[in-house]
Amino acid sequence: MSQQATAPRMADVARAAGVSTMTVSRAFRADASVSDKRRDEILRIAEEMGYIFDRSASELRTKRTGFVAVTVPSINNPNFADSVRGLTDTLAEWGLEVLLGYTNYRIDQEEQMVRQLLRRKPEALVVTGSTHTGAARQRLARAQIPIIECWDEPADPVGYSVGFSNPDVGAMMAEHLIGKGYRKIAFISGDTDFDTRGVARRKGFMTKLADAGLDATRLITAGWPPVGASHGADGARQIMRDYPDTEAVMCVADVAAFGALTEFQRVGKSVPHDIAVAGFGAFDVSAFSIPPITTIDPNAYEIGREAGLLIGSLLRGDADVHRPPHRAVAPMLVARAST
Amino acid sequence: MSQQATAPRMADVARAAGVSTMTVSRAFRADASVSDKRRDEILRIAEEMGYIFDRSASELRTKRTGFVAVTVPSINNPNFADSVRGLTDTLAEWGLEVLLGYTNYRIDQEEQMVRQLLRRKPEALVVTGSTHTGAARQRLARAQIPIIECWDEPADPVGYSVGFSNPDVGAMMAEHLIGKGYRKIAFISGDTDFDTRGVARRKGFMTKLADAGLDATRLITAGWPPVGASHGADGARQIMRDYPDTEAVMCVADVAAFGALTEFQRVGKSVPHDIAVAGFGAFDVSAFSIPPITTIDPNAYEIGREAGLLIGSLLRGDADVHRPPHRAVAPMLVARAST
DNA sequence: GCAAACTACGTTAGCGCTAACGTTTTGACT
DNA sequence: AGTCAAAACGTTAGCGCTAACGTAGTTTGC
Repeated sequence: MSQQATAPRMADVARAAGVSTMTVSRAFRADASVSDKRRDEILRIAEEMGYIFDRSASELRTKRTGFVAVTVPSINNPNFADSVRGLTDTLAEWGLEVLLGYTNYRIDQEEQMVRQLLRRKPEALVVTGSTHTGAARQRLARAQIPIIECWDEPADPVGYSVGFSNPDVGAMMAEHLIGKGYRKIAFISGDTDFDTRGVARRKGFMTKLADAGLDATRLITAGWPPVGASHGADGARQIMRDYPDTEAVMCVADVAAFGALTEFQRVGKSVPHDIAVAGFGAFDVSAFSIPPITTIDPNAYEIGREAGLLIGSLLRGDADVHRPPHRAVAPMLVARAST
Repeated sequence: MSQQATAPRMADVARAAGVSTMTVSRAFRADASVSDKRRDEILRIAEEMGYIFDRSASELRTKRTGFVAVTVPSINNPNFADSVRGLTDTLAEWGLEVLLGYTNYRIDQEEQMVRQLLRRKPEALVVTGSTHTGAARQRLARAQIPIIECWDEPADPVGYSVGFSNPDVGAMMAEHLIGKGYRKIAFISGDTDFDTRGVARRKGFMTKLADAGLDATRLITAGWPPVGASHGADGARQIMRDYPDTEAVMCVADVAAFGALTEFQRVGKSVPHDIAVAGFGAFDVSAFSIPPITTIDPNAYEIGREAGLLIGSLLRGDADVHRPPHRAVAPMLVARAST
């Protein structure tokens, strides 16, 4: 009963059960060539002995790790958390596990993370966004596994992709605000280009303003990603100081929109009467604020789920999944009282 | 240049570099017995060939996976996300990677997740909470690796623990509200016992009310975990219907507190004049709402960091780390205008 | 000037599992 | 009873790496 002794291995279980190691191995997998009676017996004995199946050894032999590697900019962002959830839930149906890494919105950290993750021999790799360092791109292209870029519609895809066009999403919101009659419109985002998808949304937004003949210079930047409510509040103060006649503002994310909303209210401005506020991400807070905030729901869980389904099909070898390489997940504009 | 050929292994790199496999192996690790010149040369050639170090093989041989397994109830909860971040950041200093699993607040799912994670031979296992199924407890106790229960102060610890007493936290907030002069006080939480830490906070809160001779029956439950703003709004409606003279309410989490706050405001009640609202978690939203919400900051990142430091010391074999088995991370009450 | 210590490599064996293939047992049907 | 799949099990070899040990060449100390 000494638990300090070396942990039991498959051969020990085999001996205890009076069968060969191979039979134990089969009992632990979905192999039909072991009788139900034997399997139950073996699993019972293994459990009793405290045997833990060793995936390291299994991996080396089978060349299958059961891992799908994923990089996200931040684990604290509820959108990415939802995508990871969608991916994890879906891949579980194929017995695949998610190996998660985060990059802090830095492509140089992504490069390191990709290297680190590839060493674990994942069966597929999901990255967020389509902007990578040269070395990272090369590693992705060389890896002999399915690569999926999500949360974007890559101009120059490495492999497959799942998501939507961020510029289109920016344009969608610009169109909404213009349609509501607003003419002097601003955009609040972070003051770095680290959040490449946020930058793309801003670009699409501003292009649409310019196309409509409106002032497309009201660009407010506030702080480093991950963007938070304080960024939005700071941005709101900048707007009131530098562009006091602004009628509407879109924020790069809902948390910032909430921060901007409360800052406007704090100084006595009425939203949307004095200024309209819109966000992105469909976070919980935007649905319950007063007024509720107009936002865009990116269907984050769906992105993860689509990526998971794609990976499942690819690993199963379905022939018809290769085209098209891009899976569109449509974002939805959720119009609320803040605009 | 055929990339379709089998991926290069260490022996291929060795041949190309004109050295033995062992030297390549050493070059890829922090082994001093390789000259800098050779190491650079080998790494350069390996990079050129597109060689990817195979950790599966390394794991099997060295019996070290470099993994620390972690279970959290939900990845979408910013508190747990912060803890995971603290853990990941800290463990990176020891070259350890986090293998994450989530349990949806269900101890039966935790049991499965623990089994799944242990098969990956992690070097330590961090679980959230101290309530486990019998089978899970047995697996944890048998695993020959450091076990750390966090986000709690276990009555019957499996191994080490890092965190704080949830009942104490509930009591802390009750004391604050009583001190502010409120007498008719309610608590909003989920209507299941899945969130065992939330249940513990509620218990500590109610006990403190009873000890002060106050009505400790105003228990509002609303929906399944993970708790969201809608739960808080629903809870607020229940309070106004069933206990209309309530003067203060604590919510199991800040998002619920925010939902309650906005629901009270929506029907014209002033917070804190008509009713005070408090939460837990120090989420971004509670600092920026109007009024800002009184909450308790659990120092989530710090919990992860402490757990990481503990694991580092344990794996390094420091003798003095074994006692005490519990590391306290003190939560802080953040008094704001909502109370 | 020579042993001792150190540096920088190479050789051998094996971690725990399972693909591939071989062997025995079972049972269905003539 | 005899035939022959199919089911149920066993044997062999090896996945790619590295601990342990061995060895040649170089430096150090006195």
